[in-house]
Amino acid sequence: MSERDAERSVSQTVRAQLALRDMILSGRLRPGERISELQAVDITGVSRTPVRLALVRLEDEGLLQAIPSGGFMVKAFTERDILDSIELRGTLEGLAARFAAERGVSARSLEPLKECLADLDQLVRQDPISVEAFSAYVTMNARFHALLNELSASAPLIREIDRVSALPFASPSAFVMAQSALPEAHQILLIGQDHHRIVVDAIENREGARAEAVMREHSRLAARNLRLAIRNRTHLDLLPALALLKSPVE
Amino acid sequence: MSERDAERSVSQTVRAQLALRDMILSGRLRPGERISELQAVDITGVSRTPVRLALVRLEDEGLLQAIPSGGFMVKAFTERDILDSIELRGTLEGLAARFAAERGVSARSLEPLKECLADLDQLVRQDPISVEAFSAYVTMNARFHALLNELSASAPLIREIDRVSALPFASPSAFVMAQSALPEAHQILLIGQDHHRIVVDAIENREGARAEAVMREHSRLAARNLRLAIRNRTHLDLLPALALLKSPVE
DNA sequence: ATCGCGTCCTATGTATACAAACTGCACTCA
DNA sequence: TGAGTGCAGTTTGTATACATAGGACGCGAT
Repeated sequence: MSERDAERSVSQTVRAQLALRDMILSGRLRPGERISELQAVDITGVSRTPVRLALVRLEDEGLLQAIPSGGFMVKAFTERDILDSIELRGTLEGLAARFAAERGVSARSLEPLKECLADLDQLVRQDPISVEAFSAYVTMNARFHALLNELSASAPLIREIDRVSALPFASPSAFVMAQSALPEAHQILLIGQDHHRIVVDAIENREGARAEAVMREHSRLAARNLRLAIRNRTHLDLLPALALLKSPVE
Repeated sequence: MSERDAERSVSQTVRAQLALRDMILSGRLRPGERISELQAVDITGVSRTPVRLALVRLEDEGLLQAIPSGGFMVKAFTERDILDSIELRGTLEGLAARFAAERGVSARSLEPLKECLADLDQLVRQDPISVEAFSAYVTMNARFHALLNELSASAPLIREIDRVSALPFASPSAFVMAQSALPEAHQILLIGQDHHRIVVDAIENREGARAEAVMREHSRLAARNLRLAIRNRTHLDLLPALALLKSPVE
């Protein structure tokens, strides 16, 4: 089995980290729940040394919180925390867009971004839009954002964006899939695509402030999506982020 | 010796982390230099397990970089990286100020900030300003920024700000002390103090956009300070940040 | 009955032993 | 002579044993 081989090729530390993250995001470990090293050893089947490293890494990912007296607990987020994280990401991506615009990017380096934009256009144009297109959109959208951030050519900034986006609810498309069946969903995708077009145009024309503003606005779509997702409770299983909420939505 | 007692009360992990950080910031470990676990063991005198944890934490702090083949190297920063980090911090603190303004802070919670502002005023008013006052300013300034950030009441944002500020060159007063002897220094402090006053006023009057704008502008002082510091090479020993520069200033 | 103290137990901190992988070097074969 | 292979040394990855600290429970005394 190639899957199992692949699993074996990674270090125990990484394997433990993946297993624990999965447990947290799937809700099997509840927010606020304490998790001891020994528990983690039982869960993952690896020994304390790599488990401990995995726990530390998950702590700085933001999924765990160190308990002063020792050990870790699954971090619990309020709805406000999630909204703030979205705003935070928007602000950072806005800065990235401004850097890209102000520093000037060559026509050549803008090419992949434009191609990605065209691909997204293609997907969004469908009416009604298929679930497969939604799925493809999520992937392509992530690519668009990654390309955009790289255009900032700022290692410290990209590092922070990656960090913030690691939290499941702050990543750009976190809520898109969960509501692919909702009537409002396609509309939101269309608006998002408008933003994408505008930011590329602003960068091309070196309008830093405009590029920044539109990326900030863009992130508010995610907030809108979150509210939609909470209101329509049918697809919560697609929203690992909500497993982290302090008072779980039911 | 109380110092030694204090040292003993902290964990080996923390002690190793402190020792290694000091080595890096003081330039005894050069940017780009590889550092193996065993070297770190020799340096710190603690065993591999806590040393390894300390290395991981320093990587997360941004001072070290993991080498794909294993081990770590001291991260090297370009001048651009430093300027970007400053801008990044300014953007985050700007967001914090906006949150504080928009969400409304009670008169009571604004009190400590205002006291701090008054203390800073007192220090800055001196002319000529003493070196001791410079030193006190650095401490008080850090307190002012911390209070300000807390007023955002946003845990995710505060977390990110702390992270970014951990890099020695991104923290607010990183360059102030280094140039306390320069004629321009007092002037810069005065401008910074103007910013402080404006941001408090903006928050009090719930002007989010204004609060944000002035904090962004405020961070540009740090960039100005950095350029000054590089130009006047006399005080580089006070600038641990510059130890991390890819091509060291001489 | 409640408060306080002591003991035991469990969890974490630390050290070290062992295994496996990678690097560099030397030797051999084409 | 050059390239490839194998061996040795070093380094990281992993497991586990030991030390210690903190918490829980129970017992006794007031």
